[in-house]
Amino acid sequence: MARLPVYLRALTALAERGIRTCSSEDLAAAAGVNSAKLRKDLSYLGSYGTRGVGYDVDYLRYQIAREIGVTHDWPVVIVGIGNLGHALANYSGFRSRGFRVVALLDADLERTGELVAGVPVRPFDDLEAIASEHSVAIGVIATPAAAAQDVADRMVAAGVTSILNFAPAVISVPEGVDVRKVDLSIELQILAYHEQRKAHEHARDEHPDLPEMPAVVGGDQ
Amino acid sequence: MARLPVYLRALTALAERGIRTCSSEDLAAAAGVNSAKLRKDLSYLGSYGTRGVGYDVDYLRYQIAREIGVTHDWPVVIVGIGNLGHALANYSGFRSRGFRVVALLDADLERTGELVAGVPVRPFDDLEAIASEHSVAIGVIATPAAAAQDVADRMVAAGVTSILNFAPAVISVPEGVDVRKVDLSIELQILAYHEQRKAHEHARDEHPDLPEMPAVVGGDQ
DNA sequence: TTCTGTGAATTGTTTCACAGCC
DNA sequence: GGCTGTGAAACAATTCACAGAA
Repeated sequence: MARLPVYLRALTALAERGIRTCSSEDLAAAAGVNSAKLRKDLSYLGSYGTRGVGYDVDYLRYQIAREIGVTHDWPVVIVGIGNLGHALANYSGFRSRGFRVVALLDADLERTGELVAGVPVRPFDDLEAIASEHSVAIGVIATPAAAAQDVADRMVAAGVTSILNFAPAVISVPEGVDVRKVDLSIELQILAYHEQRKAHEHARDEHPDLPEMPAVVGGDQ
Repeated sequence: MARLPVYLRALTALAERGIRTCSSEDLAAAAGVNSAKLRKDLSYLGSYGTRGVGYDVDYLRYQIAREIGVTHDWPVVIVGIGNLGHALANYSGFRSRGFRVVALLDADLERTGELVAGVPVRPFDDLEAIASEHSVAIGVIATPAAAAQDVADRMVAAGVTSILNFAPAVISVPEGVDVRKVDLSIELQILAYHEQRKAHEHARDEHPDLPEMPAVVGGDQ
């Protein structure tokens, strides 16, 4: 259920505005989904709402946090302290949302000791020691693509079982290890695709005498 | 089709390794999907493969780039030059994958003139001028959450019709404008969720006498 | 024989619409 | 009367499995 974190954030935002109770309609609007979907999603967690009234914001918040597993903090290591690693280390959302950066690692020994967001950069070779000391289960890869598979292998060997990969490379990991990939240029290319279709639409609006796009198989969608 | 950019990148990787032809199996492996799905996806673009042989890497690469709309570069503006904005401005993948950063904007006038990745930071108020000068259709929001909606409104007013939003906020835009959202802590929370389930599994493995999780409605998945 | 392209079957997700509880 | 929780219906995505081209 990839939408639970979205609901959790929306609930936190409502709570910060002092709202104690909300309807599925309210919460759905805040989370950017429709209310039927939201109710269906929440119903899988149990019956935490009250018919005719709605949901208690704090109660639901706790239940979702419990379901996701962020009622306590997860220790996280970040490998690769380039521009992106810097941004991640400084990202304040981690602390408040269930994560604690226990180490920043970089293969470049020149960087060792440098403080980023109050955390010292350490050599990549310290990975095993740090992972076992803090029982790190989650690792973030912010290295260049070429290093990603190697970093992933070392993480897995060190006991990491969930990896967030920002490197533009597909990494392969053993059964039982989860990987999520965030790829900036892929996100942009998806926008470009929609943008292009809008441009075509527009061209047809302005020149209605032009022929339709040829009806290639699956030309639509 | 959100997977086309993934295929494009996999094809580029194959091309760089000197591979001229590949089977759906090869490409699927490089892209991290299964081959039936890949063939189905590609069949929507047309018949670009050869039965018994496979796909010509360069030819398919061009066809996918054309479908996505990245045969020419898209001008892009980035708003919010904090840590993340820095990382984005320095991200070399943009240039090579169909995008050109034409401006970096920040509301903090202290930053005006600062060079980031060779591009000068300019005041946010220059948005309209820059957007119309370069016909910018795609904007990136890397500001704090509180500023995101305002930035989005100004972008839309300036003619931007696709927005990549890194701010942890749901922004609302008029019909016809596309928004994609990347939220770092949501990605991590999804991993935490899986991590938690693995921990439960594991606990049961070690204490097989413990009862199964109660069969709550939808307890699984 | 190899490997694509694709109907058919399956599986999953979203929406509808309303019974039931407050 | 208002709003949740949920079957049932509609829709979408994925996988299977194989006919047919090279």
